[in-house]
Amino acid sequence: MATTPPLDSYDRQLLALVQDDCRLSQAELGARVHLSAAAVNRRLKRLSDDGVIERFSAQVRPDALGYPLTIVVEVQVENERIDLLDAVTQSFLRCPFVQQCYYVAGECDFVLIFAVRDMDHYTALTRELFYDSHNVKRFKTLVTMGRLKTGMQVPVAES
Amino acid sequence: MATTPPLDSYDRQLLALVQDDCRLSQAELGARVHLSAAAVNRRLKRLSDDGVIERFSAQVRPDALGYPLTIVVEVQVENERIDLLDAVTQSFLRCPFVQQCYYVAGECDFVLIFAVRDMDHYTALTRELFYDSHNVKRFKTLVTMGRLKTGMQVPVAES
DNA sequence: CGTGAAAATGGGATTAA
DNA sequence: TTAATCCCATTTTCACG
Repeated sequence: MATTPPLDSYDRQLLALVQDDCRLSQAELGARVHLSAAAVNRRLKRLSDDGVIERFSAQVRPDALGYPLTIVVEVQVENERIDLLDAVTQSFLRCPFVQQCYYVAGECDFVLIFAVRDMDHYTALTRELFYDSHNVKRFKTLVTMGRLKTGMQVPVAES
Repeated sequence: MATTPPLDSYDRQLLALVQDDCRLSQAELGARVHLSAAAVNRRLKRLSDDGVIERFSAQVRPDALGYPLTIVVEVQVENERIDLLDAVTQSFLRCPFVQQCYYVAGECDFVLIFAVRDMDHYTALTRELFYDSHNVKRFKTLVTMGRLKTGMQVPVAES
């Protein structure tokens, strides 16, 4: 899973298409990039085996499942000792309402993105994840009023 | 596409599975949730017709495509007049390196998440998107050192 | 990489409950 | 009405050229 894949133009075209709709048939993909279905199959298999494609997933609208509120949070920890850092990290990752978690350099240490039912729900989670942890110095809550762009569409320019 | 879908337990189970891997065959899904393949087919169709499932997509590792650096940015605008706000919004959404864009309440106005080649690349984008816009008062850059969780896995608890 | 055949899957119609 | 069974068109996938 290390170094091998120098993606060629076909790979990039396929990735662009498949990022947008991974249900296109391999024949259809082949037609669009001028390749046989078999070739498309082989490339797609290689791309997912190599981990270039992390996974094929259905993207669900969170509000359809009862989580209409997206909240961005900056978290600063008290103590950056590795084991303590690891403990908070794990508690964030375990929480199903933490949709994304980034470890960042600078004054704050984490950026989290929550999908929650409502403010009460979020408040309960802050208690659980921040106050009870005893290693969160401060956190800053940014309530979103619009998820303007959420796709993970990665640009596929030439190398 | 409005109100109809009271998701039952089967729907939620299917969504949980399909969020993680939308290439599971309908037979396989049926086996896991104790439903026939045909029933799975109908439910999945309804869920995507209703917009509960936004789309089926392949998630690509950005660094495989040459964008190893993830950067979170808080942006505060100068003037919140609706047309000016709309102009900056559009410029953010048009930028392919802006992977996510949230409109937030409070002191700052937007949170952006970039996928870029390196710091030079990011610097060039800040010039283009922030300095040249004349409506960005200030922005705060948070350089990430780890994308610890990026999935949009929506929890599927009972209603 | 492309071709073609074999295997698997998708998705509709029909029947049963 | 909803699910299970069957059936055929489509798709995937493999061996070979």
